Amino acid sequence: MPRAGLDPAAVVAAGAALADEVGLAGLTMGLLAERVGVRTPSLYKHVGGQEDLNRRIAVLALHEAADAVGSAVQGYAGRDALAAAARAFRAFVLEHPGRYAATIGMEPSGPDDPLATAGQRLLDAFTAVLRGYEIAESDVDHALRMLRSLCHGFATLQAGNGFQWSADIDESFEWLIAFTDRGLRAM
Amino acid sequence: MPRAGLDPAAVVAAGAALADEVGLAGLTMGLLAERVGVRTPSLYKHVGGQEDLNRRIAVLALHEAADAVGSAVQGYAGRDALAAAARAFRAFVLEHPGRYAATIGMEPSGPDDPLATAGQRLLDAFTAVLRGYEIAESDVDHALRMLRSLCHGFATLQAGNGFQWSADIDESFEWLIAFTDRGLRAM
DNA sequence: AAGCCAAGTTAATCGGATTAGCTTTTAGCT
DNA sequence: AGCTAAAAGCTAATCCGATTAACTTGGCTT
Repeated sequence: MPRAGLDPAAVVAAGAALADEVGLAGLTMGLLAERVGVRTPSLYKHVGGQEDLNRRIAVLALHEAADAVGSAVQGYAGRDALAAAARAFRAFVLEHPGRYAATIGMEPSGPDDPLATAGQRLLDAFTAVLRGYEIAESDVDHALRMLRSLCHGFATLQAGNGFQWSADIDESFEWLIAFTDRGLRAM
Repeated sequence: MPRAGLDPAAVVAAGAALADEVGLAGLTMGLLAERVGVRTPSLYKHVGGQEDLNRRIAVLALHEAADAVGSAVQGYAGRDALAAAARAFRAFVLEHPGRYAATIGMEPSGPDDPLATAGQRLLDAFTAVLRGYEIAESDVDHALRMLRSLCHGFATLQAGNGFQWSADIDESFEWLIAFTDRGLRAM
């Protein structure tokens, strides 16, 4: 009986990939075990259970999203940076709906929770975008929350097929970027 | 043994209330049965199962949200209407996080699906807000999607404790309304 | 070569959803 | 008032997925 050579990272990565394929709700321990070539109970040697698995997938997703947004923004400022960040974020959510869904409603247990660290990295990436605008110190937090709400809302609505009408979705997203840019520049 | 006098509407209403209390994920058939004073299998006389129950809760939630936003907007226009609609929507989501969560990622099966009708009513309520601004016909759809994304994003992030920092959340929301109003008026 | 630990395995257990089949209430009809 | 059939309940049984217990073995250390 050959060893599968698993470790927590491999299990989490496979779980995230599977969640993207079948949806977070469809991610079962049995399906994941089959995917990594092992019997179901063996997964418990690497992760604590379904809740722990979801948490780890969320951490992975937040780090990946932060990387994607962070590197998309490199070398840009102002509107270009805003557009690059927003597009990168939306692209990430649409390509990885399952793992992104794992991040929703997940609360860090404390400041040293890896989840908090990962979430902070994503926030930092968006904060960098705002530095390209003339925003009063007291407005930065509000603007950050707006950016996050817009990106999160748009991406999750689209991922869940929440937009039912005819107009082109990409066009709406670009419109939304332009709208936000105008507003931020007018401050 | 006395009849409980249930019907589908009563079961769905109780399910929605329970979802608000324990979270959508915590809503089990057993818990709901206990709540309405009946054994678990009896619920199946009124709803088709858990998926059907979730769908019906979603329809209820969308109608209630549309009612809330629609009546909040009555008699207002422009910025006042925008503020009233946004506040009503957010209040609804925060007071009824469970039933609102049921609406996420739920796709209507066709144009005559009650879910489509209910969703359209909510959209119509937001569309009414936009009529108070001078927006080109070609921009209305985009603006509507932005409004929906903003409200949905902000409310769900807050409901899921997605905002971790210090700044006051109500203040951020008012800031966001002002920002959007300025942008819409500048079109 | 002995021995230990991590990674696997099989066999149970447990809880929640759902189905089957039976009983009883109750609305509608005569 | 009495008949009857559908609706609304119930108990018992099944199924499936998560999790735990207890055993086995591969692979490295000493």
